[in-house]
Amino acid sequence: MIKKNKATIYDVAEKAGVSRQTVSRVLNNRLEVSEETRQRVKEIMAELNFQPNAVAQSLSRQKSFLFGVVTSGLKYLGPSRVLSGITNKAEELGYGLLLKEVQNSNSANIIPVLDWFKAHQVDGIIWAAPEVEDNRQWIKDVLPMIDIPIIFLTMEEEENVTIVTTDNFTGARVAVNHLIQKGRKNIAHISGPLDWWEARQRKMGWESALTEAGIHVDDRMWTQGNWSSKSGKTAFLELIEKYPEVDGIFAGNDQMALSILQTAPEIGKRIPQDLSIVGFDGIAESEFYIPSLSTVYQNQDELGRIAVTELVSQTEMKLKENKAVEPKYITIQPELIIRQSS
Amino acid sequence: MIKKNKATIYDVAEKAGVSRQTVSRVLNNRLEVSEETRQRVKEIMAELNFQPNAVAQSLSRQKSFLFGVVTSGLKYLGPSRVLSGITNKAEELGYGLLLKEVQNSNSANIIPVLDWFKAHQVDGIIWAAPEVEDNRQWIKDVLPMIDIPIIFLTMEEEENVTIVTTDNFTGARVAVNHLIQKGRKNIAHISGPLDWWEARQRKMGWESALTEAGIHVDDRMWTQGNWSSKSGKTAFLELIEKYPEVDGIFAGNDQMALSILQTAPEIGKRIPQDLSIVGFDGIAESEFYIPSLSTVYQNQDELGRIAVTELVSQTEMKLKENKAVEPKYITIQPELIIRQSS
DNA sequence: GTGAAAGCGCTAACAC
DNA sequence: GTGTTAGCGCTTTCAC
Repeated sequence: MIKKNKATIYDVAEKAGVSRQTVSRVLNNRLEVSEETRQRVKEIMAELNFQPNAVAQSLSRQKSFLFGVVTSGLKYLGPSRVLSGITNKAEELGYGLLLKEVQNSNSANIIPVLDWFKAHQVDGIIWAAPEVEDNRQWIKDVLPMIDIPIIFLTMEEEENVTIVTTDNFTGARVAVNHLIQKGRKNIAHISGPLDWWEARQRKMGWESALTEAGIHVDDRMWTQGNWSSKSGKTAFLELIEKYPEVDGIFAGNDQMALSILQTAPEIGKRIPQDLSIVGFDGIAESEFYIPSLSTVYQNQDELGRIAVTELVSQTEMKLKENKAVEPKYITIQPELIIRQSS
Repeated sequence: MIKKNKATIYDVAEKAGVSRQTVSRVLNNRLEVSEETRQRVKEIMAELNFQPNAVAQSLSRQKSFLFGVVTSGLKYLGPSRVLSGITNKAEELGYGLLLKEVQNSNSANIIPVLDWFKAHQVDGIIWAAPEVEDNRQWIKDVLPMIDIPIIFLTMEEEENVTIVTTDNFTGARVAVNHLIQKGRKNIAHISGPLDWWEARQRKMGWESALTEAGIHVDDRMWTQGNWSSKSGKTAFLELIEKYPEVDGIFAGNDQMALSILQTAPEIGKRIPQDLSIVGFDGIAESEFYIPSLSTVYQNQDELGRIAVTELVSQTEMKLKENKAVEPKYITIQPELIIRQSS
C-alpha cells in the first residue's frame, strides 16, 4: 500500500525488537530467520506500511534490477512494437526499465546516454535504436570501455557483440521470389533510407533474388523513400518515370507500399493485374488496404522479448560466474503473407 | 566518457588533496569554492574519468530527477506517440524516465506499480494509460495516500487531479457537423470499446451533434468495435444490416474507418457518393487510404509534452514552496481534416 | 573557502 | 538464529 510517511527498516526493527539486519533478512527471504521472528517482523511491516527503498537497495547491492533501453523513432509503429515486447518480458522477469529516446545515434549523443545509464547503475542495456550511418564505429570505440552487458537490436553481425535482428535480407528475397513466381518480369524496389542498415539489407535481398533469377539489376529499377507514405508516393512516381515497364514492386515497408496502392490507379495501373506489390513489416492495417497488401511480416514484439531474455541471462551469468557470455547473433525469420496486391 | 573502474568522489578528493565535501561542491557548482580549487578538482575529475553515481545522489538528496511513466497498449500508434512526446520533453527538461506498461488498469495491478515507482524515489508520475472501466474508483481510493505529484492523461475531469486530454467530445461533434453540412441524413457511428472513456466521449459527441440538429438517435444507428481494423469491418457489416439507409459514418478511429473504406465498395456502396466517412486520430497513413480519409487529428505528441511540462512545474513547486499546485484540467482541441472520403 | 561529522536506507561480512 | 560493524557514494549540517 502507498503511504505518505515512509517507514524504514529501522522503524520496523525497533518496533519488532530486533536488529535491522534481521529485518533485512526477512525482506530478502533468507532462511536463517526463525519462523516466529519472521512472522512478527512481517506483521510489523504490514502495520507500518513498510516499503523497502529500492534506491538504497541498489546502492548497497550494487545491483539495480533495472535495464536501460535506448529507442528511436518511437512515434513510428516498428520501434514501439519492439518496446512493447521489451516492457512485457522485462516485467515478467522482474526488471524495470529506464528509457531514453535518441534522435539519431552518432557517437556524440551516444556517450552521454551510456554514461547516464551507467550513473544509474543499470544492470544491462538494450540498444533498440536502428543502425544508422556511423553506428558501427562507436560500437568498436565505446564497447570495450563499458562493463555493462549490452544487447543490440537490428544490426549487422559484429564480433564480440550480441545482436538480435529480423533477417531482412532473406525476407526481401522471399518477397521478390514470390513476385518472380507470379510471372513478374520487371521487378522494382522502393527502398527505405539507405543510411539505415535494414533498408540496405532489404535492397540487397531484392538484388540477390533478381540476380539469382538471371535478371540484370540496374539503377533505373529502384528509388529511395524515407519509410513514410508520403515519401513512398514521390519515390513511386519517380520510379514509374524512369522504369515505365515495371510490373512488380517490392516496397521497403508497408507505409510506402500503401501510397503505391493509392497512386497506381490514378496513373492507370491496376493492382495486381498491371502491377504487383509486396510490402514489408506486416502491420495490422495492411490487411485492410485496397487491395489488401501482400507483405513480409516481422515479429517485432518477439524481437524485444528475446533481447530481454538474452540480457537477463547475460547479467545473471556475469553475476554468478563472473564470466562473460559468448556473444550471439540471433536472427528471426520473417514470414511472407500473400494477399490480393500480388 | 565510459570507464570500467569507476572513480568515486573519494578518489578525486584524495588525488586533489581536498576533502570530499569540496569535490561535492564542485560537482554541484556551488559558489563557495575558490576558482583555483575548482579548476584543480575539475582536472582531476577529467583525469580519473569520474562520473557521479546517480543512485547515491538520489539516496542522499531524496530526489531522483526521474519520472515514472505508466503506459498501456504500446503496440498501438496512439500510446507510443504520447510516449514519444513524453520522452522528448523529459529529456529537454533534464528528467529521466522509468517505464511500466500495464495490461489493464484495475486497482489490483495499479497499486504495485505505484509502489514500485515510489520505492524508486521517482519525483513524479505520468499516468498515460487510458481510462478503462473502474479507473475512477482507484484514483479516489489511492490518490490521497500518495505524496508524489501525478498527471493523468486522457481522462474525465476529476476534483483535485491534474489531467491533460484531447477534447474527444468536441472533436466528435465537429466531425459529425461536417457530415451534416455535407447533406448527410443518416449518420451512424462505429464506436471504440465503450469501457474506454475516449470511446464514450466520441459517441456522446456524435449523439450531441445529431440531437442538436434535430435528428433522433437510436440504437440501430451505431455499433461497437475494439479500435482494430478487423473489428471495424465486423462492426460495419453489422451496422449496414440494421441501418441500411446509412449515408455517413463517423468512425471511432482511423483504423476502423480504414476497413469501412475497404468493405463498402464490396457491398456496392461508393465512397463518398453513397457513404461519407470521417475517422478520428489523424494518423499519417490516413492521407493515403483510398479514398483519402477525412479525420479528426489529435496531437498526441503534444499531449505528452504538456504532461511533462506540467509535472515538472508541480514537482519544483512542491520542492521550493512546499505547497501543492492547484490541479488543472487541460484540454487540447483536435482538428478536422477534410479529405476525399467525405 | 574548506573540512569533519552525520546520515540517506539498506546489505554484506563477520561475530556470537 | 541474531546482532554488530562497516560500508555503498554522495550530500547536508555545522564548525573553523
